[in-house]
Amino acid sequence: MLSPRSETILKSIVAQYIIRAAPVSSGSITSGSDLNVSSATIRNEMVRLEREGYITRPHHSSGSIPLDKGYRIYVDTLDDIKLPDAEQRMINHLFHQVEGELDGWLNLAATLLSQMVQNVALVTKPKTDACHLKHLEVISLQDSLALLIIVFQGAKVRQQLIEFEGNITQEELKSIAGELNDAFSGLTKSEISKKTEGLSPVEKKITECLLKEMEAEDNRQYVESYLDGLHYTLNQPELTHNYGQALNLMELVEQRHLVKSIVPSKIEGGGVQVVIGKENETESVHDYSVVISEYGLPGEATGTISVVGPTRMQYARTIATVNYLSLVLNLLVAKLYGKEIPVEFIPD
Amino acid sequence: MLSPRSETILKSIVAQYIIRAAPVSSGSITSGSDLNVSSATIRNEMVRLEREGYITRPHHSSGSIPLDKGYRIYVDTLDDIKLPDAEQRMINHLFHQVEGELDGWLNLAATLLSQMVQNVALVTKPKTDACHLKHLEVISLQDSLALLIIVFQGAKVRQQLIEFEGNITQEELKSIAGELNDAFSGLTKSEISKKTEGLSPVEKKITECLLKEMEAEDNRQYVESYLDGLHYTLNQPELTHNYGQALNLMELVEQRHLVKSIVPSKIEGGGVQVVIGKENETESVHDYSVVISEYGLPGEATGTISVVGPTRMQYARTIATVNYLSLVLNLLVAKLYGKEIPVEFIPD
DNA sequence: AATTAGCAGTCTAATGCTTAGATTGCTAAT
DNA sequence: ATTAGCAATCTAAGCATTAGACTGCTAATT
Repeated sequence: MLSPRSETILKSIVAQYIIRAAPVSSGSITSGSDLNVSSATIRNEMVRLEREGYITRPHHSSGSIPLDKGYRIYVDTLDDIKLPDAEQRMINHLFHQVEGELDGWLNLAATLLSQMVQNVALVTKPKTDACHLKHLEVISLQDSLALLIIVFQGAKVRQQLIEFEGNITQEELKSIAGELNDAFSGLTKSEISKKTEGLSPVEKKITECLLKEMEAEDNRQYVESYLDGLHYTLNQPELTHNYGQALNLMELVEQRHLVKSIVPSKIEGGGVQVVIGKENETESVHDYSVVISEYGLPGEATGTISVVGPTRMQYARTIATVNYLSLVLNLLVAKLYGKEIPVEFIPD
Repeated sequence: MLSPRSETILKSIVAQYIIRAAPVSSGSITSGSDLNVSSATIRNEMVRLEREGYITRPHHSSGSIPLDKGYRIYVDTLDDIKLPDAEQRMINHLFHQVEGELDGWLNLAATLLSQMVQNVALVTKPKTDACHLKHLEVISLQDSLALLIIVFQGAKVRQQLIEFEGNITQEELKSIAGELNDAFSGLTKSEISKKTEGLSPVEKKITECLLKEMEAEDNRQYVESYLDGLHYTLNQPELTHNYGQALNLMELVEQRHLVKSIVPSKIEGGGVQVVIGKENETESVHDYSVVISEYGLPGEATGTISVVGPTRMQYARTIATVNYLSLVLNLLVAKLYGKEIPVEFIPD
């Protein structure tokens, strides 16, 4: 356990290091905090903080930099700050401008978040456990080639080409689609697959294609995501020398592994979580911290919105921004699913 | 004009520099080419090559590195190489595995290209001058909220939320959509906007939304594109010291300006083009070369497939790969538009 | 017992010097 | 026109030196 004074010193070290990106000396703590003690006293405390793994030193006689354990204390004792009203208004305004379309909203959320916190932002599309069919449509392209359009609950749209054995007219396709809609609308993949008896060959072909897409949709673990701000990884002072870090991150992104790597296996609903450095499950992000929140309709359709940045990041501001944007997305998702939102999910 | 021997020397310099990423000395040219001359002769020639702007030297007594003008000669006199059969087969195989969906194909093309040439790959979606409506559908989500789905010629699908004044049933929407389809199918934006007289308020609302989307689609200059391999920019030896270059590129990407920056304003149909360094119209890519080809149905729907890499890139291999993949995409696009393909666009 | 002043000790980062190695430029010979 | 040979040039690495920034420690102070 840390004494109150130790904690104040530690927090001061972290706060200063976050700003200056350089080792913090005992002297700059005396002047930079409201403790009325000399630098020598600070030094004595620093020895203990170092021994207990909260901070470290690049070399013998240099200032200290925080370790993950130090950041953890800092983050846990951070006062919740609210996003400034002006920024809230700006965000609301921008979301109003993007007309109704989930893709557009999530894209905007990622871009905005990334710009506001000057780090990589990642937003995953809301996902249901098992998707429900809302509507399907088959549109003839050529003689035997048609486009299958599938709409899932939550206004998600998929498309797929189908090649039939022989020629089929748009009329035939229309009536078939009508029947399939009547039969399958509102059902999940497993429910539909129980009702495939007695279908004509063409219906069968379409249904197969539909089931395949639904299967793909159900298995699509977070792969659909919106990313922005990758270039900020190259602008951080710590990377000037050691940019294997940035490379790691970049490769994760391109192999589409980023989401898997940063979303904690157990994400607690209702609130922003911070995962610091080596607390991350994946090794390649051990140099980064993740600020993440779930959004959407709990139990029905949830996505995540998160920021990935160096452990030395502006936690307070980042947490406030992620939090506010997750509340905004709550509203939008609820609209798509036609649900009311619990009051605590509404931005004030 | 260069003498044949000068040209041989220049080409040897470029070839060696591409491989070793280090200044090429006169000695390594004597041993690395089939010229039977001494290094002193090479040196005499190098003086001229330098004076005429084909090569330069990092400092007084060091080997030479090619300038854009030197790369240009090298590329122009390159023998066309064919992509090895094994790789062609691999590509064909992979494209067969991705079921009919344009997004999937273009994504695959970008990923594959980027991996094969170890550089950034960019594929833009085929685009028509003015899009033609193929089909529209309106699906009720809640009382007064509906999803408009628009299908354009070429199997492009768009979606948009519509909020009506009062409640509307799915039945009503269906019949309205039917009428609008009959009226508008096959038409362009400007043709539709001439036929908006006498529509009911709901039809009007839907049509407005449709026109807005078509306008957006027509104006969408290349913005929809598929990108992969960004991390390769960080792996190039020349960037270890000077990575402002990589940063430039990364920022272009994130501001969605990359396409605009690398696609030459005048792209010649039928063949791979190479744009070297400062030949690029945009300053931020003056350190890069672009290998680009158009694909699709000329005059109807064309996209581009390209590679962006350091001027020091493996041109021969890159050209062959871009070429082959553009031929593959020709086939796929033709299928979507229901057209026959001119023979010269078919991969052998 | 906790704090502090003061100073020696430690480490970095910058600077300058030296040297080995690579490569050219030049000259004179072929 | 080509080439051998060598001096001149430049880099990169290693080493020493120095200024500056902090700490660690000790002894004095509260």
